Amino acid sequence: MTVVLSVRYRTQSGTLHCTRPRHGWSGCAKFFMASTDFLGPASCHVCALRCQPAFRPHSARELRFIGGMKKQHLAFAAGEPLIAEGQNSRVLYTLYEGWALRFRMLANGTRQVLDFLLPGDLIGLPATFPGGSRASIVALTPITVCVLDGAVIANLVRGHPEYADALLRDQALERERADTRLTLLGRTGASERIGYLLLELRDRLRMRGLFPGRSVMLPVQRSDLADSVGLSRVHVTRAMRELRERNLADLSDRVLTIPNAQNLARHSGYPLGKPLAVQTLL
Amino acid sequence: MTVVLSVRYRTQSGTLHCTRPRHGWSGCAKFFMASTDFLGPASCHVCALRCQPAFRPHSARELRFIGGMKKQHLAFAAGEPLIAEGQNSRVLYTLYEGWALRFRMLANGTRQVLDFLLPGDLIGLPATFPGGSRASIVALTPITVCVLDGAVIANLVRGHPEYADALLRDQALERERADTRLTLLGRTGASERIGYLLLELRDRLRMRGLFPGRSVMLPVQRSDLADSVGLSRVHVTRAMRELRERNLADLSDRVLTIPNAQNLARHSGYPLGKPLAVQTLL
DNA sequence: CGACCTGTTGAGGCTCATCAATAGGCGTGG
DNA sequence: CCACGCCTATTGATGAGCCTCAACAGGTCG
Repeated sequence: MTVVLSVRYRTQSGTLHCTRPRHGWSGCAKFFMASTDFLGPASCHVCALRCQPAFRPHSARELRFIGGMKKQHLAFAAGEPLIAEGQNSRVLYTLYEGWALRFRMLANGTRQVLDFLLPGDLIGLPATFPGGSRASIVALTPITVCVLDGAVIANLVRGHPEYADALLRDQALERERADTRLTLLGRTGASERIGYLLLELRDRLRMRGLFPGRSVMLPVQRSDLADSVGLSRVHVTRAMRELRERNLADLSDRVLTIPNAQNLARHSGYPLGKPLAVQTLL
Repeated sequence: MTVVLSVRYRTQSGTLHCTRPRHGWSGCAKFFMASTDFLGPASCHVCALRCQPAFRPHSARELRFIGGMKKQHLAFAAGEPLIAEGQNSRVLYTLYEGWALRFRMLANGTRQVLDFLLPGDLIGLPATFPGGSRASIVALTPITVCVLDGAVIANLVRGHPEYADALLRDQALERERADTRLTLLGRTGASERIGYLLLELRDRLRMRGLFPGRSVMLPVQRSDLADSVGLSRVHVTRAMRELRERNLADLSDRVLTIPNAQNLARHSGYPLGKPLAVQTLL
């Protein structure tokens, strides 16, 4: 079987085309990176993320433990892979700044985006188990991550049961979101899927203090959206035109604007106003 | 907006039709129920499921703990709900005999089947967390379940760290399967989805000793399959006809036959032969 | 036997994919 | 500086895949 990875062709006017996507976020650090430098393990106490409503508060003792498991702070360029398919890893990451993508590649060369990872999300837990994960992680923007010793889970379970409990709850929450995505793909149309995704991103960003107004910069291309909601790039464009013409959402020049979240929520079946669950920040 | 729940109509020949599905498994207990009676909490030591390769072995101490958390053994009729959407529950179930369905209802009256639950699967963990789950559980056949005190999780995390570890691994495994389903719906066609689903069911049943030969009885209707893989009932029929005509899989009179698993696996991208992960049986 | 349900098949239509063309951004090298 | 390579976004045309409606055969149960 031949796997087509990239097709190049020239149009009548002489323009050269190529189907292979690229990650073009090398120049966007200023939008997705905080300007503060990382202060080392002890800085968990003053971590800018921890005061955000997305994360449950921690005691000083808990912070000491987490700080102790923190090995270093790393930066990745946009497009750089963090974890490859099936890879086994002895470390976990906490995404600190920037966006990442969790995805799977298929034998026919197509990609399914499984999730958009935002600051505070835990990366690489499945990769610490034998067999690893069939999913890969790639940086969508320039990112920085906190590197945690993979033993953190075992130590948590042993010495910090309240943490382990919270982690299980986080996993259950993730599964709820996965169920939602499946339901969207299985039982709703194109514009509903996209609308739901945008609202979910909006709420997740809001809880992290990253969506102050009614507009926000999204480091997301049409193909990322398409691979996430199970559509083609072209059809994503069309569905977004529908949303724009109905004044529900506009994503132009990478700036997302949602004029009226209520309307978009009604259109896409998003449960707006439901209290959002907090998650554990490791 | 009018939500249509059921449509009845009469054809030219006088036949009356109705779009509302039913659960018609009341007479099938003999196929999905073991004949042995439940022996009470102490019987975890002699549980017929535990010796199956799907589940990791337990020490006598672990079994004592689990047995102590076991409150009773319950039976549900086919079609009976175990957990309703959003419901909060103080108990967990371990499915012991029979099949169950995890699903979500949408506002437009359609259903998305999230998973088929088989003997040994844990039911209701998300329902123990505040807010519950948006998914519902219903018995697909007559079933029996072991009822566990909801405090089992907290106690596990506190007193049995190796169990808590295993539970986290189970959750990660579930997420892998969820990722797979999402990828199937987003990026593959009808017959691939169905083929994959059937092979996955086959392997899960095999590891539980419930698929001895190359044929097995599946308590699954077209509409269950359809709601699971994101297709209409009618199109499931057509896709299964294709599979039958290509001699890949046959599901007639509720008996599934896979003449050659290799061929079906090649057709649907199923990773046959990959060692299957064991899970924890509570 | 009739009420009710499931499964199958055909006809027609809608949604979405694919192919193709074009405009335009961004970086690079002449 | 402009030309060019390379990429993304948008739009039109066409077709494939899947849905919906309809009809009917056959099963099960009272």
